[in-house]
Amino acid sequence: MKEILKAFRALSDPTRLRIFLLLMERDLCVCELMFVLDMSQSRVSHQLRLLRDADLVEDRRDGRWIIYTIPGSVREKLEPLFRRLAGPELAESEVVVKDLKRLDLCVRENVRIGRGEAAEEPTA
Amino acid sequence: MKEILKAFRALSDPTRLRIFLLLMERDLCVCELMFVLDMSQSRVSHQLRLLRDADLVEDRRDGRWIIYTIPGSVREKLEPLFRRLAGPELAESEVVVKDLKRLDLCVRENVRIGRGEAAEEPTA
DNA sequence: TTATAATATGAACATATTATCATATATTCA
DNA sequence: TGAATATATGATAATATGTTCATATTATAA
Repeated sequence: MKEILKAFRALSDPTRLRIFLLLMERDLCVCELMFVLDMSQSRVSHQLRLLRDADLVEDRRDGRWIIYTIPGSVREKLEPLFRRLAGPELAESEVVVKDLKRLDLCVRENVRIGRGEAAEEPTA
Repeated sequence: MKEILKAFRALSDPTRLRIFLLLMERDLCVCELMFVLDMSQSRVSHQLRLLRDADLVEDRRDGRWIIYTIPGSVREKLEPLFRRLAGPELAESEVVVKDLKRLDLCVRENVRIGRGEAAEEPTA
């Protein structure tokens, strides 16, 4: 039961749920999450740690970045939940929609290569 | 998103998860939950309120008892989660197993009719 | 090897949550 | 009606949580 409680608790915070949903889309480093969520490094990092403590995400180093992933086992377990049960409601959520748009922007502008805030003012 | 956060948060507390799982088995009044969980009236009642605020349970009066139920819509949404995803882990959980056994006892001894603590010492 | 970028972490604070106690409400039964 | 039962609720204290700030760690690039 403890594992399930941990998972529920971890996903019961808006910041963490947003991070988790973003990671369901794509592996991301901290600075990409900072960009998408528009939050401080400390805040994102802290919440990532809590997600990791709940065994919902894993991290690996890639050069100077730390990439966060949702491991396969977790993804398999929770994907149906988010697709079928929570899917419709999440798809209607303004925050989620905004986040996904910003994630697109993040990918297009390659935030990870530039400086963390470089993409704040669209270049083109 | 708020609804989902509410649901996760509501189920992220051990007491509330236990109550919720018991209500998945059977509609129960507060005194039955007190008996099964061995918790104070105030505590059970308080957590039931939080579950109700999260729209996970409903209550109706039946004579002098207030019966708590998981409404059909919620049951349909969450049953697959608890059966398929969380099921195996929950079935292994000592607390859950104990609770279910005690629920059986509660039903057999008809706690709702007797006094709340009557069944503390097995009659037979 | 020094500067810089990316990330982690510890301390401090404000806020939220949980459990408990005492008390209030509502229903039944005598 | 009054006593007893079942439940709800408000106040309070203890604990947990989320955020921020400052600082530490690790890796890259000059």
